[in-house]
Amino acid sequence: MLRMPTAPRPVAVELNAVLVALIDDDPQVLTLEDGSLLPSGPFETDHPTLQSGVRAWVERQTHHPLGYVEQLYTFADRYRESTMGYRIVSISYLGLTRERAAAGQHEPGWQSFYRYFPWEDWREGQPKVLAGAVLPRLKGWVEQASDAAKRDRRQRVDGNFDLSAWNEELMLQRYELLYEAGLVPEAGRPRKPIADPVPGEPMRYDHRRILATGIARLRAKIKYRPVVFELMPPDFTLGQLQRAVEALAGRPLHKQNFRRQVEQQGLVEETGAMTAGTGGRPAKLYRFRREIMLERAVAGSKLPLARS
Amino acid sequence: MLRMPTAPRPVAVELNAVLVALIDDDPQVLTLEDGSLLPSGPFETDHPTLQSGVRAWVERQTHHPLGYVEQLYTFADRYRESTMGYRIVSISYLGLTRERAAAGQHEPGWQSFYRYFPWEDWREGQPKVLAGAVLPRLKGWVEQASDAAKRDRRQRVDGNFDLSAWNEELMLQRYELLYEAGLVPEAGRPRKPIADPVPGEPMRYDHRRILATGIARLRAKIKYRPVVFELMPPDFTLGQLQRAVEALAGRPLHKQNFRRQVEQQGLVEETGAMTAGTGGRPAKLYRFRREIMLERAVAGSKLPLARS
DNA sequence: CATATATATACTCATAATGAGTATATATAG
DNA sequence: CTATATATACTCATTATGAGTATATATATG
Repeated sequence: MLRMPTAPRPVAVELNAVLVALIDDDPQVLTLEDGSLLPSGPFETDHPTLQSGVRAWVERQTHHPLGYVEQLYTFADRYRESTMGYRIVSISYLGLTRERAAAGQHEPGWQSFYRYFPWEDWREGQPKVLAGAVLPRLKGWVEQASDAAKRDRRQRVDGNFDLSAWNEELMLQRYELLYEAGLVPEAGRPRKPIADPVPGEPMRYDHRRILATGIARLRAKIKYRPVVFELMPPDFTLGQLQRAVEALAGRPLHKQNFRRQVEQQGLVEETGAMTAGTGGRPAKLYRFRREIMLERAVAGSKLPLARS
Repeated sequence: MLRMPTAPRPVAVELNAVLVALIDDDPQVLTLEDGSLLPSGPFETDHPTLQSGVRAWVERQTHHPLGYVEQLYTFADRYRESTMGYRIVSISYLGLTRERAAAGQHEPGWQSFYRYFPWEDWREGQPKVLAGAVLPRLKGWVEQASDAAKRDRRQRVDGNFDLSAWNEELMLQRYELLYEAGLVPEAGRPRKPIADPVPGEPMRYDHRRILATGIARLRAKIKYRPVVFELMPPDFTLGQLQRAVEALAGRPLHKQNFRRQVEQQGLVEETGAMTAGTGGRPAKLYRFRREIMLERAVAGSKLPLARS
């Protein structure tokens, strides 16, 4: 079959952003429409580069400078068709911005990660939704397969939802497994609607999947690049820094070992000042040594694990 | 200024592939036009997903199955304008395929990585181009800056081109530094032509940059995911496996420690057979335990470093 | 003020992971 | 038979990591 060269079919380029900030030790993401959408917009073709387009667009929406931007993924699947018949290519970005709200205030539009993925927050121990809802439903999905497939399914569930050795980096794979098992709804995908989903807020289109991609990337990245600092105020204590990492990773860390690693990697330096009035021994204030990113290929905060 | 909703400006979606194979322990990439272009083609909008589009298109070009595909990056910069006035969005992919050529034969179109990045091949020790051409030129670039910028430049050069602790994963950053220093040509970018570039074949457009992105990604990935095996024949010796990893990483590894890690990670199992007629003690043959990718979140081959 | 409680900081210790090396086995080439 | 090449098995020192004890210094409360 001969394919004639034709003018390209119309395509609209759309941007999606997973914009993260820490608000009172809670990891939050900017949303629209009562939490059901990620910020999205057209790529305005008068921008010289994609990055600059994303930056300008996000800063216009949030009125806050964007510390760090990273491309996540590009989707161009068939179910992404606009009503006008255009093919939609959507390019998603991860952006980090500094803490912004005064303590206790709720900023409209900012939602906690864990509203969408409640089984991913192990900071206070194993989340109840796991044993209560997620695992039983997965077990059901395993059992309903034929013998050949059953072993495969069981291995995947056991490997990704291992309660005795929880791996926070597998977040995206866990979400995709839940999707495959028909336990999370995802509009727009070629799938039948789901009667009784597992707990956790859904989003429209595939925005929850994009969100999972962003958080998973961030969870991986904090271990080998010093990106947490983009979410911190200029001066911070090691305790604050630890709570920030814990919020992103969704699990508690061993305090003494965390300090040891941060210090011996030379990521921070003392400002000389101390905190006051926090109820407890005052802590030294530190700042990120930004020069280090030039000096050498720098590691992030390796996570010293904690048992309970 | 009010922005009226308008029909999207025409955009063409183009695919680029960094297609890698190992040929006689040499890491090679598929090219066109005598090595000056990566394979590129339009995204045919009748494909349901981008992945399937890439797979079909690459397999049609190479007549070989594609073991592994991963999205690299999406560019949509202004200098990417077709002559027809279309904006071009180009989505690049990394693909791994199995060894294909009989020993000694040169497959047309396949070119060694290190033709494009000669300073990146440390398998036989420090490449001569480094001390001979690259470093002196970089030193010149440092010196020609004013005092304030000089310190910054020096730190970046020292951090990325540290001869006493070479880090193969910094490949992309090194290329970008060379670009910034005006030492590698890159057509299509808003830059003046370069009189006397550093050794290493150039490519047209930004294809050499895309290639660097692909190899850098691969170099990072082999350390935490078992992707090398996508480049190996079904049965192989540990020596072959080691040479494969060395080819990608561009540096020699410590043999005994390499075996230790591969074995104790349970990545491979003996087939029972041995090699023969290789001039030396016969080696056991192994195969990749593909099941392991289901069983648990699996690591790649960490690289046990070697001194010389 | 005494004491409980909260947070911060300094060390210790056992184990595992890693880089480096020695020793030995078994083939081919002359 | 000997040189050479490759494969395989162990050993050893050092570092990195997980886990814990001990101590310091603030606020809150009776």
